[in-house]
Amino acid sequence: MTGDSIFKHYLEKKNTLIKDRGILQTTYVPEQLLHRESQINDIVDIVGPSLNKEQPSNILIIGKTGTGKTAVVNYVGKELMKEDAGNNNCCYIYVNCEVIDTPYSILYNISNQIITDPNNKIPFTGWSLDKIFNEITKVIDNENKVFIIVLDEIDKSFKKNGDDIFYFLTTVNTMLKRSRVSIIGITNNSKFTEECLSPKIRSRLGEEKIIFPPYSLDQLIDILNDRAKIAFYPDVLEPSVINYCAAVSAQDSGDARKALDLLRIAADIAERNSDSMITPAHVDFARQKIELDAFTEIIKTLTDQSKIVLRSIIDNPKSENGYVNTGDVYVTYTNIANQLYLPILTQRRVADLISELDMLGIINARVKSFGRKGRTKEINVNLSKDVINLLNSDDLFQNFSHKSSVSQTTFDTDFN
DNA sequence: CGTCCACTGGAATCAAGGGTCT
DNA sequence: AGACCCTTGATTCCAGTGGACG
Repeated sequence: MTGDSIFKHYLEKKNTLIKDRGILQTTYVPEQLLHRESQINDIVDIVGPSLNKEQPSNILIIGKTGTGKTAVVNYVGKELMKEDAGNNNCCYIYVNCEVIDTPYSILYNISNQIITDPNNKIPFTGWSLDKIFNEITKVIDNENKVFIIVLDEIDKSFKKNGDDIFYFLTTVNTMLKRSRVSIIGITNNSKFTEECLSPKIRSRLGEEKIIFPPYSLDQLIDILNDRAKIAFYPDVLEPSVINYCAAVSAQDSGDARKALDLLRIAADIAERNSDSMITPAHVDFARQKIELDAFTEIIKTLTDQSKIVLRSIIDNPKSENGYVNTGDVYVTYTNIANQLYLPILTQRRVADLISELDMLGIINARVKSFGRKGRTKEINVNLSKDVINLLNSDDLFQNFSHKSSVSQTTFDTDFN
C-alpha cells in the first residue's frame, strides 16, 4: 500500500470546514463535561475510597440515551486511574452489555481485561460458567485491588439472560480475601429496578442511585457550541445551525448524542458538496440520512427469516386498510418461504419475530382484541420508499422477484 | 353476563455449531 | 476421540386473555 492510491484525492484534498472531525464523534470525551458537574461529584464521592483500597458502594445510573451517562462514567474512570499512581489500588473495567450480551462473553471480557499474560487468557468459548466463575474470582483476588466494574446497558443483558452473572458479581466479595469488587450499572430504563431485578439483587445493585436527566435546549446549545468551537474552522457555521440541531434533539428527549450526530453529518455533507458554509438545509439532509442509515443497518443484520417476515408484512395483500394481523402475515410468509425454498417456521415463532421487528422500531404492532373474533396483533408499517427498496434489493429476494411475477401481483419491486 | 375466538406470552426442550479439556 | 460446555434459533405445549357477540 503506497500513498499513491485510489484515495489520492482524499489525501490531497484539504477540509475547508472541519478542522478536527474526531471532536464531533460521540466517542470523544471532552476535557470538561458540561452540565454534569453534580453527577460527576456524586460518582467521585462514591468511588473515591477505592484509592485507599476501600470498597465503594455499588451504583446504579439511570438516564435516557444521550444524557452523558457513559461519558461521565468513563471520564471519572479515566481520572481515577490517573490518580492511582502505580496502578496499585484500584482497577477500572468497562463492559458494554449491549455488544457483549451473553453471560459467558461478559465474564470472558471482564477477565481478559484483567489478565495480561496472553498465555493465560480465557478462551472465548468452551469453558463452563462455573469454571469461568472460579477463574475470575482467583484472578481478581490475586491482584489485591479494588475493582470497579462498569456494566453499560445492563438492562439489555438482564432481559436476555436473567440475573445470574449479576448475582455472581454482586456477591463475589464474600469469596474474596484480598480484593474487592464494586459494580456500576448503567441503564436507560427508568423502571429497570422494579421490572428486571429480583429483590436479592435489587438492594445490592441499587445501593446508590444517580439520575441523569435529559439535557435542556440551552444545555444542548452549550454542548454543541463547546465542541463546534474547536472542531470547525472559524465562520463556517451559519449562526442558526447549532440552535437547529439542538432544537431537533431537545424535542426528542434531550439526546446530546443525536445532536452531535446531526451536526457532524451535516458538516460531512457540506464538506462533500464543497459548500462554503454549513446551513440548516444540511442538517435536514443529515436527519434523513441518519434515519435511513439506521434502518439500513437494522435490515442488513436481520436473519433471512426475519426479512421474509418483514416482507410479508409490507407486501401483504390485506395491508391496504392500514394494518394486518398475525394470521395474515403467516399466510403470506409461508407463501414466500415456500417459493424461496426455505424452511417454514411455526406460527408461534413468526409471532416472536414480529415482536422483535416491533422492538426494533421497524414496524408498529400492538395487541388488539376483536372479541369473539379473537385477539391478535395489529401490525402496521410506516417505512419510507427508500427502506422498502432496500429490503427488496436484498440478496435474499433476488431470485424471488422474477418468479413472483407469475402469481403475486403485489410484489411490484421497482429498482432504478 | 358468560362464552369463546385467535392469538399472546411464557417455559421447557432440542439440535446444530462454536469450542475446550482430558 | 469422547465428554462437556455455551449460544442461538427453532419447536412444542399450554395456560391466559380482551372484549364483541349472543
